[in-house]
Amino acid sequence: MKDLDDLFEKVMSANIFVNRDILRPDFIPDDLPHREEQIRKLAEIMAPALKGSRPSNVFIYGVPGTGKTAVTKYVLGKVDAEGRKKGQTLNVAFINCKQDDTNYRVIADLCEAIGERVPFTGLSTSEVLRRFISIIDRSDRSLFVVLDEVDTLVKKTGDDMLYKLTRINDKLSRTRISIVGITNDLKFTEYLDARVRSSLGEEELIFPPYNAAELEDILTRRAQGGFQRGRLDGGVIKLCAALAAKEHGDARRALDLLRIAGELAERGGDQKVSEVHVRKAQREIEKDRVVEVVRTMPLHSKILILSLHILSRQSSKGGTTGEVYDLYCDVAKKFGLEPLTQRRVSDLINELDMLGIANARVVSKGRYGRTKLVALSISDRNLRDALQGDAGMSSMIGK
DNA sequence: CGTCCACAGGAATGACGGGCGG
DNA sequence: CCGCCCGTCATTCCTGTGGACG
Repeated sequence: MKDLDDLFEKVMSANIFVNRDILRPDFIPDDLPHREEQIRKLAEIMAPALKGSRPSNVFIYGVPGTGKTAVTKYVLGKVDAEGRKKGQTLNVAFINCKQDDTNYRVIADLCEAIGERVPFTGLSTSEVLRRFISIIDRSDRSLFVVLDEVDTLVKKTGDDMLYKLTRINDKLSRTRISIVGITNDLKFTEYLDARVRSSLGEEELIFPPYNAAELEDILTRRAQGGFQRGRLDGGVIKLCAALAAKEHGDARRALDLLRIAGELAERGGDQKVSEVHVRKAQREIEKDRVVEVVRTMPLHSKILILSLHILSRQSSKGGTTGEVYDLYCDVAKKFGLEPLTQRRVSDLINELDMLGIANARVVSKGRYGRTKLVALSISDRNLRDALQGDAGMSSMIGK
């Protein structure tokens, strides 16, 4: 018990945070530095809702962590507050298409947003859409549909859903719907049908990545409210900003680094957050991401990862689809499983690539065919942690 | 400059589990 | 409870293709 007492004592005395929520990426501060321009433009676009007319649909572009979601929520919050003063209700359906990446779940979410419960499966998509339309038009209101990361939805299921959404207004007599599409993919509109493109892209907003100096500024402001005074070593914020700037100016990453570095310092009972903590935080973030993603994967994907790992032992630059698939079949049989077809495995490889677990790039070897070079892009240690608990898997790593 | 390898990746179709209305 | 319809995962079958080789 003495040990525990010491630990608690240490943690209590090393009181590094004032309010760590301020340092979370989903916290919306009162001011969003370096996004004034975007805030103003978005507010201009949305303002007509207050006068009872339909705001234009908007497309918002920008790489991850450039404040797209934060600015949207911020402006919607302001518009809503303004509307309340005048006794208007503003409905907002905020849908993260990465989590809800089927047409069905998107509409199901829309229903939830207006207070209608729907079963998570069983009904047809069109039936749910019909219900949505009939309910939404019962009252007089404005509805903002925010589709965060729409690109994932469209790439998976096509732009059918978007087309229907843009046409809903025609069927409604009282409610007005405007759509805010947020995307990380700058070439997103290429995937869209011309009709959808023109009606959704009535307005466009581009969020450039933050540079290191801007990130530093953002971190400094958040740190003021988040950390106790004088708990940050000189170079800490600079380092977080620099590391995140390398990752395409991702403010979310920068904040995570800073917050987790602080947590590590606190847990270690240190009085100050140092650059060592930041480095450690970076490793931890990577590990958490990998472990979380891999652990929840279906069995065959795990076997595929295992095969890729074994292959990387033999040659460091990965293998072609053919080699990977052969090995995968062997491993699957060792586990007493019928292997999936190559077609399916090809999709699984693409999935791993998208998640950043593996690297896959198509190469042409002339008349010796066209193939994909696949290699794992995660460390052995992280892989071991991720496969912990899967019988017989973790033991196969490293030999 | 056409051929031809070794796949990529689209389309159609089945197996499965889950909700709904009667 | 049953038959029906749905979304999801997986299979089968298929056409398309970059570029070194001959």
